Amino acid sequence: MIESEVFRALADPTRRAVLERVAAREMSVGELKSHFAVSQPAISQHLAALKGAGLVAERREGRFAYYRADPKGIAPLLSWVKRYRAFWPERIEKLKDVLKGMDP
Amino acid sequence: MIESEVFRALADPTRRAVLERVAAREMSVGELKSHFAVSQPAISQHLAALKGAGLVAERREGRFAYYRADPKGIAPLLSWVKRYRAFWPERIEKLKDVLKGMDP
DNA sequence: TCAACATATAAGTACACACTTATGCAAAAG
DNA sequence: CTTTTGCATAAGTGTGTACTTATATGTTGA
Repeated sequence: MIESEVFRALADPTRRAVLERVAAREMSVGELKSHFAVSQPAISQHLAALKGAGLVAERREGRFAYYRADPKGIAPLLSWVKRYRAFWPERIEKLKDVLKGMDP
Repeated sequence: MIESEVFRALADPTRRAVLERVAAREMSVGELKSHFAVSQPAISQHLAALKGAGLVAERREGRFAYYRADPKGIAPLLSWVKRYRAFWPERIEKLKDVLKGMDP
């Protein structure tokens, strides 16, 4: 299930931090690595997990690999929330308020 | 980190299904169990994980334990998405569209 | 051509997780 | 009181995960 992959990818704090970095701007693995206290293979493995979940995209240029966040990647997460709301008749209003707070 | 706990809780498909059940209406552990092909302890363990993440609340009545979804539980998830957007200057519009689609 | 570089993959390890069966414990039923 | 019921906890097991070091693959520059 793709939903599970997205949630699992986001469950790790390092991986979320990696995603936030490449969401700000495209970045090579090496530059990405410089921001974290883990080995280069660890970064590559996190990127592979994020890519598998559809959260990042890769651009290859010579020996460099540039990664960037893919906006469509969190769609499964948001549509799950949406479906979740469908099962939640009594409390829709409260949740609507939470969502409203997200649209400044 | 509470965000990690929420994402980890939602990463398991059985646990998401349990959450959806108790989101529809309050339910005892026994009734909940009848909808799944796992043992009663497994259900209790899933509920404990969901409760630890703040996604469900418990009401005790005699020897029965009734669980219901807690609407505030997904707030950490949504506020993470919100913060994620802040790191995402170029693609905000696309993401805004996704979020708009959630408010019918 | 070949040494340095950027990244990916392989293999190993320690720990977390999703389940199971067995047992504990309190409340209801008899 | 004793038994049954509803649920939680304990303990064990196989699988997954997040990391490491070591190595492989492809690319650039001397």
